[in-house]
Amino acid sequence: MRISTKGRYALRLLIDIAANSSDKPVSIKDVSEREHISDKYLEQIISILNSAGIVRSVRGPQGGYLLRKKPEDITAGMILRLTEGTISPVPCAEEDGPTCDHMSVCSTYGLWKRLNQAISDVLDTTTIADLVTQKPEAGDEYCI
Amino acid sequence: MRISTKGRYALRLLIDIAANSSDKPVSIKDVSEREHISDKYLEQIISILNSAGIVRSVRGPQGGYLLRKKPEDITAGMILRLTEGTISPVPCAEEDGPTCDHMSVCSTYGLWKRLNQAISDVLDTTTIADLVTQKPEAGDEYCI
DNA sequence: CTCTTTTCCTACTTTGTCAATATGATTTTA
DNA sequence: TAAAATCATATTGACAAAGTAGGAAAAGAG
Repeated sequence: MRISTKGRYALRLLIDIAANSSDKPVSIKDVSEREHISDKYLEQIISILNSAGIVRSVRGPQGGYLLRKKPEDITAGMILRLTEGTISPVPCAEEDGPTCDHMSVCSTYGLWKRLNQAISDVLDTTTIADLVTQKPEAGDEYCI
Repeated sequence: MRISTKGRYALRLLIDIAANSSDKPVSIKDVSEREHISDKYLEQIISILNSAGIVRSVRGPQGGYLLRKKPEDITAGMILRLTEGTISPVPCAEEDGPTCDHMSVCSTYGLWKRLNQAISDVLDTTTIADLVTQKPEAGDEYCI
């Protein structure tokens, strides 16, 4: 039940941009160096966010990316759904998810729905603005 | 962020045993036919549950498996941790999880901890007994 | 005592996804 | 016009998921 590096990097990427954009665009190269993430991989990730309208790009020297929305309007759920494809733990718990071939009684459907809801509740109420300002407590300083 | 078939099958397996064990053991063959799951795959799954002390086995004709615990004492979280390895969305959110190589500031650690907690809350408060008695509403009859 | 039914054990296969890496084209500013 | 950046696509290597396969061992039925 892991969130992939792609999704985690996407969050760190946006947090980094939010934290480091004065008004000039933030380049992938800079993010890559600050966050220790492959720049080529970040390029792939940000292209998803670009075409989804989360960021906008500026080409050429001194170019980079700027947030197209306010940090408080970008939720972790939005970003993870874009990069992970879905955050639902099972297909049938998704909105418009598939139905089963044996449509009889399903004992686990309710569990998956509740699990999906609990996950969405956390991710949809956390924004990039929340994450930018959060610093871990001393002794809790981990990072992935 | 999917729960694999292994984990989902493990739950259905236990629910099926709980629902169909009068006092005689329930055979994998019967579960396989009722649940439409490969019997060979179910064998692998139940061997995990057997060595973990969730079920006990009876060999030979009329053999099969019996729950070793009461259905209300077996949580979904227990079963999924056994079969999935972990239910944490990221390594650093686990109990005794790894620390990061750059132990500086991590903006996302708090999010992962809260997500992990929300997931655990749902899975650790749902038991096999709960699932056995649950029937979906009409119109909600899906199954994976 | 032997046949059948079951669990038990281990290895293999196939398919797909993850996590990048690689290569180069395009745009824009200095 | 050279450099710095984004943009686009293809390829790779490692790993796990989801079974399949084949048989060994135990135990009850006849």
